Amino acid sequence: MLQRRIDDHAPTTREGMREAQDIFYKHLKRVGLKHTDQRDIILRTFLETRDHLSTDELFRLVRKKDAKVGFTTVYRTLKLLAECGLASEVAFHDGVARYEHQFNRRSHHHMVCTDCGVSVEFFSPEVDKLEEEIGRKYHFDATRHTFQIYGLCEDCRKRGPRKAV
Amino acid sequence: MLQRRIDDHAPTTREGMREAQDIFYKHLKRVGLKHTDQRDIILRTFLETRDHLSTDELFRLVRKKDAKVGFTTVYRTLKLLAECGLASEVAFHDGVARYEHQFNRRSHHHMVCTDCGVSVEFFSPEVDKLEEEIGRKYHFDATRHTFQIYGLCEDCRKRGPRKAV
DNA sequence: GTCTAATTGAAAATGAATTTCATTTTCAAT
DNA sequence: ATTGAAAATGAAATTCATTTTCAATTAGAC
Repeated sequence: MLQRRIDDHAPTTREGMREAQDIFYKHLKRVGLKHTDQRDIILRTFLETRDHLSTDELFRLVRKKDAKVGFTTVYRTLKLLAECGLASEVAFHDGVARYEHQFNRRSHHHMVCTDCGVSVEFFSPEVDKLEEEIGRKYHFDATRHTFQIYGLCEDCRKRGPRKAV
Repeated sequence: MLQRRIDDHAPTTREGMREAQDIFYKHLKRVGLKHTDQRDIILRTFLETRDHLSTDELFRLVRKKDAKVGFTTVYRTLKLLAECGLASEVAFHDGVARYEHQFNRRSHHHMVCTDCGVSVEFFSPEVDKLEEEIGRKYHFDATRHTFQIYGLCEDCRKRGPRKAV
């Protein structure tokens, strides 16, 4: 599924890659886990793409590089990456969990086409401010939020409905 | 799971109930479906509660009134209610789809405690405005959005973590 | 190099959501 | 009231993403 991105997100540079690996390895050490080739390949593959990947999609990409890496390991590594802040889950409500990398990214949200699934990112500091304000108001220790807008993208609107309603 | 609500939402009155039934029946007629006792019971049960119900939770409530109604029928009726705007899905990312009734409700959003699951509603016209603005900017025909804030509620913060992290 | 604890990945399990299908019910036309 | 076609029902089966299990393998501290 196409994931168009109009954003500030440059492809991960060699230095960025190293920096991210460093964060990951430090996290592993901290929680008493080990450094493995599989985790390495998975992290690099994940950082190389700009897309919003499901576990299965990342697994397929990883497998192109090393056919011996299993789905379960990708699944578990994705959780680890989320733990140390390098990845975060984005829920587009299409039935699968998706992750995007969060390394050197500024806060953003998504607008998703309900017909073709394309997603575009947008920036809205107001929304971030709201999280903080509302949290304070209701005495919640607010840690995160989700905000997605759903609708028909221009192409799908012109083409007419593709999915049965 | 407790669903505290601090909102403008009065319990559905007898007249409201009739009005909602009217909307539902008109919708059924429009799409060539039939009026049945089960659908009646399910709609009434749904309107009687203020909670954010999963299909299974609604099924249990319905079963108290009529033990012969099946889970599948509740599941399907909930979809019908969503189709005609009487219900809408709310995703709290706890693994189950929840519905809340949307009859005579004004736009609102939810703040969810990640520890105990309590949810409180809040109102934020700014968010609704954003949907419209962003949609225009990116030439999307925006139809809906989701906005949830996650964090620790006051009680859970005081009590300390309950769930393993 | 040894040893222990962590890792791996195939397979199985889980569980919510959805579909199937034989039976029953609705409702419009008689 | 009767009929018959189309829709509804609900128990059971299926689907499918996610998560767990477990025996074999591997990392890395000593």
